Amino acid sequence: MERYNFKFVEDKWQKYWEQNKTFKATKKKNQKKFYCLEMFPYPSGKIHMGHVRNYTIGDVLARYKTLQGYNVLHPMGWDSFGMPAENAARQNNLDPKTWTESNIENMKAQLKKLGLSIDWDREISTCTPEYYRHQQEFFLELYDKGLVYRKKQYVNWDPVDETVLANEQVIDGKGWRSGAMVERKKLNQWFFNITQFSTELLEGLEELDEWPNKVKVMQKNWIGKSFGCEINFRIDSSDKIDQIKCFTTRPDTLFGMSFLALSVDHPLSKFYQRDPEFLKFKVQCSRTGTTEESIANAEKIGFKTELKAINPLNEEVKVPVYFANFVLMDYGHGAVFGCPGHDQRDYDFATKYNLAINTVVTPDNENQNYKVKNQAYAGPGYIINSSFLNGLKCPEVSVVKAIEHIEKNNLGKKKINFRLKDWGVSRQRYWGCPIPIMYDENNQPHKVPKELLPVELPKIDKLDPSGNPLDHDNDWKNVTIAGKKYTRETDTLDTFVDSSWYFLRFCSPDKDHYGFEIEDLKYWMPVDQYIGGVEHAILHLLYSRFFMQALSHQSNKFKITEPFKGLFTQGMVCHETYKDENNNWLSPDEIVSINGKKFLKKNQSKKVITGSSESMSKSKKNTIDPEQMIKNYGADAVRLFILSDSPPEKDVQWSEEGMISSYKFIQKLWNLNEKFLDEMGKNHKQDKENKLTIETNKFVKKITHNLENFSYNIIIANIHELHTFYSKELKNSYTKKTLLENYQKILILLLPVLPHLANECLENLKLKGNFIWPKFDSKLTTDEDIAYVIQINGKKRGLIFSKRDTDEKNLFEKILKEKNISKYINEKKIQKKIFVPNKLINILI
RNA sequence: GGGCGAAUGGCGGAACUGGUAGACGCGCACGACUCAAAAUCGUGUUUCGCAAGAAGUGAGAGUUCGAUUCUCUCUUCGCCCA
Repeated sequence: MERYNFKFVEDKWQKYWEQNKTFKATKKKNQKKFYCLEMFPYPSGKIHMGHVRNYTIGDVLARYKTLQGYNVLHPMGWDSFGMPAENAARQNNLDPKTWTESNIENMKAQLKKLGLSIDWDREISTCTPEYYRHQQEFFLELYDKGLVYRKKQYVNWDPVDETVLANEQVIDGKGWRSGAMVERKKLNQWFFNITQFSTELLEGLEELDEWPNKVKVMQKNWIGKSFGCEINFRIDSSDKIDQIKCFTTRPDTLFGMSFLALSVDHPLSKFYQRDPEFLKFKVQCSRTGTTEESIANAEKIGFKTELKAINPLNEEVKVPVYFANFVLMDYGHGAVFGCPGHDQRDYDFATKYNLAINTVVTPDNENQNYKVKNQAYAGPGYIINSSFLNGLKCPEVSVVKAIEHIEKNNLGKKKINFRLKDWGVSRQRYWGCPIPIMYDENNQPHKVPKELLPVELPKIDKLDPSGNPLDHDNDWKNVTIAGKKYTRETDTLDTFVDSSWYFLRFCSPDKDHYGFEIEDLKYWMPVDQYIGGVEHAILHLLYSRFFMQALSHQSNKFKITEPFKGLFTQGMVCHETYKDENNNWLSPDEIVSINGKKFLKKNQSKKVITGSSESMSKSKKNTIDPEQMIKNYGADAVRLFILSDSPPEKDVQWSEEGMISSYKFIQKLWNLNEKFLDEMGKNHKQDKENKLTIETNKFVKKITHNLENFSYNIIIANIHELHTFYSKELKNSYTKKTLLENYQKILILLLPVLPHLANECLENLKLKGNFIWPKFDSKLTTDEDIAYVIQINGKKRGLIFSKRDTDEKNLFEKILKEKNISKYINEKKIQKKIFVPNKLINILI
């Protein structure tokens, strides 16, 4: 047998695809389209196994849909702004642009070696002025629509990276990248008004029936719609303020109130700005982060005012008013009432300041004397000690009743609140899209005129060790327009903005008058299948959905509100971890395996400790370089293996053994190809049977079904079965016609997963070009001979082979003839027979 | 603490609407080829048992002629939110 030369074959087909522009997508009005998109990569320098998995899954789908006759759009680009470029540039003393561009070149070459069916003519890169100028146009458009605004706000400030962090970038109160303790700092920031679409973003989820439920639940929780009410608390004889407005989801616990807490930024704080104690307290508060988590964990502290708030349901009760660190201005109205009995934060606060802890909910209606002890009780139950609310089921009934009462007596009103906050998009960074705003002498913002777009990033030879280079570049910063002097905005946009509309750009990558051509979008959008990691389940997907809302807002042309029709989230690629005796991580290629035990390669007397399998990461050194794998085993083998071991939505374990076995299997398929060619050369006169055609039909059915369900791991199993079957079956001489007909179908089934090998084999059959996915004949996929399962009392006792549609009577007669089965029946009386046609018979005795 | 999901051989994992549990792969064992090894090919591989057979899908219950699949309780693990 000839060895399969994967290097030659893969190189040949990759060149062929490139030269023939096989995957170039053009609008075809009369053909149904399919937009297949994988999350575009950050150009870090090299592709990793996660990319291999992501893009292989997408490629299988794109190729399958093409074979099915769809006009497929399958583009690729680069999410090329962001911090790593800046960090690398600082370390290596070069500019981020050079670093990024060389990374892109390198990664593109690597992706091409995977044999992906990508239309590279549509390649885009977010860090190019050709891309971000349109983003600047969108920014100004949103500004005109009132969806962009500037406000001073506390932000999570990372003192090491000198940048603002999003809440999710703060982990345990520390910066996700630098690990430094995050501080609260007030800065002027640009915001996208994402909360304006809270309802749309929430309700839109219901339409997305091709999204994983998990992701929809996460987004739903993130948006966090809650019902409650605003309550106006009168303040007892004060000249500062006569009432304070609070938002609460638990008005039914109002009788348990023992204090009122305000954010330090509450308007009332202006009366205390000269109080040194208050200022000291404010500084203390700034040490608490802004995430819900850090607030929950931080020690609750307060500043007591002389004010007394009156309980609107019981005017006898007057409670102290505090400023407290666990109340934030951007939730509700920056004021909450404290009910320590039934809220843990309030409980902690009350304990510290010796405030009353009243019980107004009992978990058990029988226990009317229930008292909260040691911790707050936030669970369900029945209301007690609360006048007209007593006995009501809590919270379902009691909240509704409480709101009703409050509205009726003009004490407040029903309100819906969202957890979702506006999207802060300012970043104090160089390597991002400049915000097209400039300030006049009075620090008033002005739009940069459209004809002066793009606002390009200045060339910077050397980055300062810290801070924002744009802020230091006076030549760039100061502009004069029509004789008037302005200073540019020096913040750049969050890179999540770049990725919130790139899928639109892919539809019209060359249009320079605007970010897209509406006619192109009408044809290609929405993305039919979006594929990527579940780590983007919330932010990237929510921001993209918001961006569509924003673009369609007040527009009579742009109508897309949901960008991704189908979503698939793939699992991670894992690998065993290794450590030496000094607890240092070891990489897989430092290790040698002898008799199942692992040793250090360079010193084989030293044992290696094998740890659990974890997602590949540089820090644990358990990464495998895809380029090396492709070089050693070929792209088809790598594609085969990355799909084979686990369902795509779950984590997969990389193993060298598995990889080698896939590599060997490619050779086996090549051997099968030779066998087919041999058999065809023999020119047999007549088919002895039609088993070949029957089985081919079954494989077409199975593989089609598994492709439709993303069961790609099972497809690999099917291909193995297919190989086993045909290698044996070819011994029964078939005519050239039958062989050719069937083999061609089989090879087309292999095309999505193994494009190089399958194309090469097809070419050997003198076939090239436009293949069509085979259809199966359902007459041939139903078996004529059926193995009937025979059960006695529900237990399997044997099989009986009989023709399809054998009736119960005939089958039972057969059973009695089979000693192995009839011995169980003997002379016992048969109580009942259950007969499932073409499946089984269950005899109860 | 809340929400969502998962649990099947030594391992990764199959099993369409309840109907032959363990497809396929890895690993392992044996055999063939070889002076030998690698490679390749073949056979076997849930557990207990020589066998007939019995048990068996995290644990316990329930529905059913029949449950990996449906319902309830519990345990453990994972993810998200706190």
